[in-house]
Amino acid sequence: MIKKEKEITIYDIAKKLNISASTVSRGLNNDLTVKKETVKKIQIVAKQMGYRLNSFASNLRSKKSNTIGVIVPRLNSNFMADVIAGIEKVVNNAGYNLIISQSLETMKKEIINTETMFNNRVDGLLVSTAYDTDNIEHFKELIKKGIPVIFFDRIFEHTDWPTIKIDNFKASYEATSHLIQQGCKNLFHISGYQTASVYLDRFKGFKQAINDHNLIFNEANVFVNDLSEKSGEEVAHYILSLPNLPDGVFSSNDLCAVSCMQSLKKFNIKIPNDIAFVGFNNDPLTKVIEPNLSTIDYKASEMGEVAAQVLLNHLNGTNIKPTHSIILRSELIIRASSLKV
Amino acid sequence: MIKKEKEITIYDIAKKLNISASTVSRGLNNDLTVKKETVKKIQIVAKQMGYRLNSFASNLRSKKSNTIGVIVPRLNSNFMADVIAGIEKVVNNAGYNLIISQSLETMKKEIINTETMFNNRVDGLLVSTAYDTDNIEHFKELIKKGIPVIFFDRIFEHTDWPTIKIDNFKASYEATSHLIQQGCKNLFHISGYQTASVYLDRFKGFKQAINDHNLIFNEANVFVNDLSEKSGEEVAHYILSLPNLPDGVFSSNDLCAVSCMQSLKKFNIKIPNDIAFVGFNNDPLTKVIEPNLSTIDYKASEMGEVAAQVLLNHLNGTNIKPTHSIILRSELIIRASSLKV
DNA sequence: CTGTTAGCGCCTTCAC
DNA sequence: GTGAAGGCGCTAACAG
Repeated sequence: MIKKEKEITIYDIAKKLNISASTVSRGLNNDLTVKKETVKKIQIVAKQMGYRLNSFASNLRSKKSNTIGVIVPRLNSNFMADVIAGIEKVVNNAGYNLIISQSLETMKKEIINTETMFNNRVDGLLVSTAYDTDNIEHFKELIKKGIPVIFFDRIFEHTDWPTIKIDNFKASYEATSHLIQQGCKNLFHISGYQTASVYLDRFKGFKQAINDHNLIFNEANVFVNDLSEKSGEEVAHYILSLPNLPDGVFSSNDLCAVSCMQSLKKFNIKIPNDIAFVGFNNDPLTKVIEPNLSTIDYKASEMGEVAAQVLLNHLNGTNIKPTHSIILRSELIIRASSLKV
Repeated sequence: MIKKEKEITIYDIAKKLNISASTVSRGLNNDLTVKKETVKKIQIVAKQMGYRLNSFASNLRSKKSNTIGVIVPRLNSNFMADVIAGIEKVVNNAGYNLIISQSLETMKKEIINTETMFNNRVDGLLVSTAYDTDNIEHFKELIKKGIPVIFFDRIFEHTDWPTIKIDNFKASYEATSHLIQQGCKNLFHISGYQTASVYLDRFKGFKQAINDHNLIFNEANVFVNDLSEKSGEEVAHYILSLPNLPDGVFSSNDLCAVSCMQSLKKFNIKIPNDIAFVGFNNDPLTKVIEPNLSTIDYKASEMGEVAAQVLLNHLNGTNIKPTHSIILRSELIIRASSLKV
């Protein structure tokens, strides 16, 4: 089916120049022990013969793949696409390749993907875990072999490698406090599955803010779901079914918040005066929904870049392994949806 | 820096079982010529010894990389993220890996990425071209070697391999005709750079519909830009500066349309009655903007899946090479933004 | 059904 | 400064 043309090897170049293959190999790698003149000759002939490195042979010898693996829950979210874009930028610049896969929010697929990455001998792994990932046994093999596994955003704290995250507790605490300052007294929280520490931390921040402001925390005012658009509608119906309508909602992501707002608006709930809203992620949707949605902003692209850079630093050995997490900046952006009039 | 543990090879397994390495190799690949019992034994021992395939050695021998390359303009758009998700699904199922990179809309980076893919010996390439890609010389090397290069969405017609696309002319023609049926007489078009055939075709469809309905096409009523959010604002200002305010806008993507609508609303333009809008892509934004934006829907994920499947079929030789394009279905979705009251 | 042999293309000693 | 030799781990003939 596939036609092959003969590939040029270092032997072909060697023959043409009447030198040995070893010298060609050295020349192509800019080895200093080779005469400059020879290096030049080699590289010119290589180019003109259409030589290209066979990375399989090279990797086989050197036992390095020059490849970074990435595993994320889903590729098709605004946030993740930005993260990947950031990773790609850094990694590509450093001459590495990227293998990307998605767990589709299941630990099962995450495990399979990890094995594939492992078998493909990735030099390092960047991971944001699935909803139901409740342990990291599947990464142990890599870690045992000294392959860096760096978690970002949806992290799992472990002592082997640093993690890249934001302070979810603090961000959530601030968002909730802001709602309280606006006069909200009966707060509601839309949470993601709390096996993921990001959502657990956001929940904790929410609860703590309520306690610190001498309000009453009510179990019934927390709705845990997958934070999808569809779930936003369900939350809306649940909210409307409550005996006491909440006056403020803090959602763990924007998508679900926006969908919920839209549903509530259909039932003639006024936002922000009946119910104020704050979301999370600063999704482009937040600036289109009316009223515009207050949210927590943090730079997805920056997170990707930092995670990739940390990984590369380790691979190059230019970094002493820090045991601590790297915490990126996040910021509450206040828009109309949370400003009571 | 990185600690290495000894890797188990097929020789280790062979020694343990007192058989030859070739048999082990065959057994691990489920070769039918090996006794079932032996296969089982091999696989059990392999697992228990912690064996993993060295894909470099395997690839070196078999001259196959088991890797598919993907080059897209940007990763961080809703559309592209969905496409990639579709590709990943199909390709992963077939046991291939994915190398993904983005051209950031420049042909220059696209060329570099292509070379990287080439050097990494991808088995095939899936490409959506950058804005300014005006030839495909950089893919010729791959094509010469028989490596399939399959374009999707932002395609470049060539006879070597099929392309995956939608009928942009027709979709655009329908969208424009719909606006005309709503009573629009002075139509405006927001176009992407027309080096990309998708945008050229959409422009042509727009123009043709106008002519066919005996309206007058006006050069000044076409605004070519990068279809970004920011450009949407510029378009709005341009529109407001026109001597005759258009009464209908067809935009080549949703993002730009939405941004433009938001700007116009600030200047008290009523949508759809002053100006009706139709976008392109069925971005989630369309259902959040008020009024909801009419748009052309086509399944990004499906496009990714189809492109990947076509590629895989070729790699497996299960397909005779079609010389024609594969045209996926698209559909006009009518929402409030284009329904004059 | 299984073993032997050879070599994929590169890089790294070790020699000179 | 350069060459010769060997081996990374696997698989594809070929032979039995």
